[in-house]
Amino acid sequence: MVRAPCCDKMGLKKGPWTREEDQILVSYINKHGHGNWRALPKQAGLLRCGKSCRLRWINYLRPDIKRGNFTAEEEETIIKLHDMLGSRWSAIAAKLPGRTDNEIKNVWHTHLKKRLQKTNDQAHQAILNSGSKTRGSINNNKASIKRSVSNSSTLTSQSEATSFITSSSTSSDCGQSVKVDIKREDIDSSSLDESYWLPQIDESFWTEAAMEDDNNSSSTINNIQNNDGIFPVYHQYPFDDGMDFWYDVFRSGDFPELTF
DNA sequence: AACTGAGACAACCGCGTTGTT
DNA sequence: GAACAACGCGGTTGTCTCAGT
Repeated sequence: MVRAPCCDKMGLKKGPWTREEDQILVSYINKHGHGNWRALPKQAGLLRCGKSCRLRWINYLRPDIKRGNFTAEEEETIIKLHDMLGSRWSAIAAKLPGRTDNEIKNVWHTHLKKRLQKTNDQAHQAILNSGSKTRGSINNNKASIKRSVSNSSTLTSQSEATSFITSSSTSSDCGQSVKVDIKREDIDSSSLDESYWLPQIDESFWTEAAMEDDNNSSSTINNIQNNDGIFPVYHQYPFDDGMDFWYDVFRSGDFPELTF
């Protein structure tokens, strides 16, 4: 593997960009485009490495960047997509026009993750407070249990969570559906078998869900039904850019780690 | 007013992937 | 197929701001 030489070894500037540098970069790209990031700074007269120029342009200077706070809808989308894809920020960003992967990543780490964690803790506490949880009382919640696709080993942020309970109540400012993860071992696991905890999903679910979404590019909610209730599952198809891969995977159903 | 800690966000770093020679 | 160059991504760090003391 060959790596580009580090900026500071070449006497290039690091740190925050000045207004003058921004102007130089913007005017150069507007005039010439950015065909070759590595050559760009030299040609534009910037003492920056190409990597830095690219990052500055993509994350800050691009004309189609949407500035300002994230809307509730955007946050909800991020949460859903993170649930599905894990930390594939660029893929998530592809579904949010005007937002960058860096920005989404920051929002996740500073806002959304904490908010979800708080909700998780509250839900967990509620269960603990309810005393020795009977099988029956858990059963009442089963209608809102979903098994997240993020059980995939690549989605490390949820790697320890083996099951999820959704709480449609609360996330403070936007009232979105919030995923609450509760470790399976926290709840009398000895007598629970897989069929008790997990919704039974017909093999045809994945293909049907994907086909259904072919007719609807916006966010949809599909319901999985089993003997005990209906389980909402979110989908965002079709994907563009890198999302196409996941779309194909889900569509084909050829994803052993997601098999129920 | 000065200090401090937390939060927010911009930027950097290292590595994997892809394209070219 | 190997070597190299460039790009793109995700994790991490640095810096700034602001509220609390």
